[in-house]
Amino acid sequence: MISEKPRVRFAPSPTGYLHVGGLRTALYNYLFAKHNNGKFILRIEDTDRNRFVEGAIDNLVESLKWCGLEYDEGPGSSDKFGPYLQSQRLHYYKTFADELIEKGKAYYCFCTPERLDKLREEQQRLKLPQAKYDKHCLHLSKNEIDENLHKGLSHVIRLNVEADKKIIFNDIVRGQVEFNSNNVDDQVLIKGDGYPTYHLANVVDDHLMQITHVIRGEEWLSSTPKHVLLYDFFEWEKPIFAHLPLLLNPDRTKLSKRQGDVAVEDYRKKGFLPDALVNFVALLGWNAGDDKEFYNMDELVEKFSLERVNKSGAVFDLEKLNWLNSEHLRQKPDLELLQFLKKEAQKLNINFQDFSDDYLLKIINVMKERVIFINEYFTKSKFFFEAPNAYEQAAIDKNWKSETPDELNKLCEAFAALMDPAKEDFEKALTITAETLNIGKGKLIHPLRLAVSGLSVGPGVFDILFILGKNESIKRIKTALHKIKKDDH
RNA sequence: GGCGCGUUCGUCUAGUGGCUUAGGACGCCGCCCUCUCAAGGCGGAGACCACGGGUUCGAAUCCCGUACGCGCUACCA
Repeated sequence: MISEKPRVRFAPSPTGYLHVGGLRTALYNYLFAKHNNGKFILRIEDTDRNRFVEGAIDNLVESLKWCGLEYDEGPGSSDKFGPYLQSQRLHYYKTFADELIEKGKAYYCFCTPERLDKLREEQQRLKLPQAKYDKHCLHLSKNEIDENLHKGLSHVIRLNVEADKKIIFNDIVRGQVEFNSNNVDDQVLIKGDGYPTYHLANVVDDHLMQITHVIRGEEWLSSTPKHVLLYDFFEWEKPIFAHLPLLLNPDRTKLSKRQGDVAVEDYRKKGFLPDALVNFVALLGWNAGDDKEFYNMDELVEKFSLERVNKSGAVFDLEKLNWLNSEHLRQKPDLELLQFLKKEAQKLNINFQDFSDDYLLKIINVMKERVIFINEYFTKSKFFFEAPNAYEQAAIDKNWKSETPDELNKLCEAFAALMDPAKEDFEKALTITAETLNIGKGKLIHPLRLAVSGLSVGPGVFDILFILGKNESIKRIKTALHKIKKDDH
């Protein structure tokens, strides 16, 4: 029987980066494991030597870690179930393939790629419903096989699939799925180079590593009959299967590089929080059955269940990711944002020495509700870090009247008289000035905003004034008075 | 072509036979708040539940068929 504590694995091939679809698969495995007090295992399926990518594993592990998915067993962990790289487990696959040959459930095949190509062509020409290997080498005599082996002929080992058998298995997401063995090819189990194919390796390792639940992408559903056959031939207990729906491009094709970013590191570079990415990806194919959409990892672990995974593919929609990012950003304590801000400044090569934590914290306080990404603290409120050197033309046209300079000068006088002003003091001074001049406050506020920030949008002006301080504010107003007069016309 | 899987607002989804004139979220539009922009509050447009047949007193929900989409069809995973 399946033990109470599940053991699940995320088994990517190391292609060089973590695909967001892979992240979703990894996440569901992780959530399922943690929800049930089980183990989350990372196994590297590196049995294709042609696809070897230097540093791919480190990159994969790094991306998983960034997302908060730490594995219990995997590369680098010394556990009795290791090693966790399939390229280091070759002896297992060979041993078990031999066992299958002895049982008559697999056989040597010496067919050349040329013959296989020709066979396939022929089958296509005849419009045969299913292109399959013709079991040519199954009928080799023991002597012929030994002779070929002695001669060192290149060979593979194939699965011996019996005709006219129903292959039925249960899938948590899809229910009962049924195949006819006539549609299952005599799959290569061990390749010419001695490496196993995915099909053999994944079954052997899942068994050896005592994997209880195979949670993987829907693209594997069609080859699951081969795996079921292998479990049966070995007389091993089958794991429980759960095939996840695919992640799609906006045009509903399988999510691909061509139509946008697919690597987790791309989203990291763009400034997304791991919390937001994880939250977003979790909701692509799963929900708890209620209206909740904002989750942190702990809540996901608590609520997740495979039974509530959807069947149909989900489009990866950036709009919602953006929204979640702003929500998660807003959720962060100010002190944490301060650290993010400093890190971002380093990345953008902005000199931060002149700005105290206290100053930055004030900026965070007023900008928090206005940013989706950390870097927007700089792109949207650059004026906190340097005086504006240009002023929005549309705002000049709209709010900078001929009487404005005189009015702003009066305002400067009022500001200059203030002693260590708080936000409210600036506001009071402005109100009084407006009353004295007998004009509406807006006549002062809009040009003022433009003068101190160069922009027509942003936090409240009095917040800006307070953060900038009296002297800097007055200096900027004077500069604007000078520049806008000159630049005008 | 064969086999398999899927199909509820533009997108993510709720819905497991009567509670549904199909609910929420993102996005979009409008109003309120307001010094601007956000945030927030309120409201709106937006889904003949792919289509066609059944079953049932009653179906988005069960069954069958069709269409469309996607996946697999390698000595790739």
